[in-house]
Amino acid sequence: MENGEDASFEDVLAQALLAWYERHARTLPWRIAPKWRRAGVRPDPYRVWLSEVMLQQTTVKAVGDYFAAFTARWPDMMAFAAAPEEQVMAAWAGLGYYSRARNLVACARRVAEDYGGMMPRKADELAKLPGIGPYTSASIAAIAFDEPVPVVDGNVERVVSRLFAIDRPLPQAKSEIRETLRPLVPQDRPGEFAEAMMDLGATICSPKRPACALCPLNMMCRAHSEQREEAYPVKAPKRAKAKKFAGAFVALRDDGKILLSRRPPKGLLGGMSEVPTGPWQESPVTRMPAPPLSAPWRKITPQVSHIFTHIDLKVTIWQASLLPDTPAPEGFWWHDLENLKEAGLPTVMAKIAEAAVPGATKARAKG
DNA sequence: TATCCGTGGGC
DNA sequence: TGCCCAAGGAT
Repeated sequence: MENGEDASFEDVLAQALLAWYERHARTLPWRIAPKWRRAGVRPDPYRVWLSEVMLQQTTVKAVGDYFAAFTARWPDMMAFAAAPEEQVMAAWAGLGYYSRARNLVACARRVAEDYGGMMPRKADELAKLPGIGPYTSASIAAIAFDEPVPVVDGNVERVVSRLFAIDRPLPQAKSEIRETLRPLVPQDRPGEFAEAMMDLGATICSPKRPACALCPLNMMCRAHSEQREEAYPVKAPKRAKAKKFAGAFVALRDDGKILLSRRPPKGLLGGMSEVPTGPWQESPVTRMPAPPLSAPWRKITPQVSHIFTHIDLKVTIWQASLLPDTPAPEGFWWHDLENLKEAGLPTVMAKIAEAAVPGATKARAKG
């Protein structure tokens, strides 16, 4: 541009987007505002990493309180690396995709040991760390360290597939989208460009009824010119959910405690605490499964229904009262009902406890 | 490459 | 009500 040549399509697009971003950037707790970024201020890589992992398949609104709680409790990478895994899992309870929490701990400890607590600066190095894949490695490298790499999340997939009317369905189109985006990334402001693309997708280029009239790229958008915005991105059809059934055991000791256990480290709700359950099966539960301890079990109503990403689960609940001196079987423990929130139960388990003991999962005043 | 892995909100 | 969707990663 400076030498008088016509600006390239890539430059025009990036400049239009960045100009829009300077006016319309979302204000987020882990982000540095455009005016400060341009003054050379960079976000804290620890906060960028934590936020990016929390935001995987999770809305900004859902992340809000968790990010505040995590950063208050563990203000930097070294503090987080020293946190017991169980405490992190419990603090994560309710956010979902619990392997993220386990990988977060593993990643922090790796950074502490192998990098002296300093996050590596390059995307290809970041991608070797637990819980950091193609998206997160690129986003940390671009946003925290201004490496000019294409950052492709769900927002960017939508924006790019519309801009260029990419007909190949996702997820096969991922690499095509990344390579289409690569030459658009401005070498001097890759971090803001990544944030701007995501903000555009989140606020203007929405899945339904995009606000094309407000879009800084509308004159360059092929989907818009064809009035086929909502046809993109094309997605492969998804499979039906499996139906599953399980029995659960709410053992209540007369001194106000409930019996809990811990799920296996991997798989569904891996590593999380739980209300003891029988096997998860494909046919409705007709008979009581083997209980964790001998007691006068009584089936209670109603059932609990819970929908996971790929499983539609129905839980039948048995309940029993036990004497205060009843010991917990091996691998189980008694947890104070008054402090059930601190047990870190995933949502389906909180629902089960709530069905048996209404109010149990709310913070309750003593007495 | 396809499948597994949560949750809550929008329409 | 049912389906879609949200800053994906691991295997």
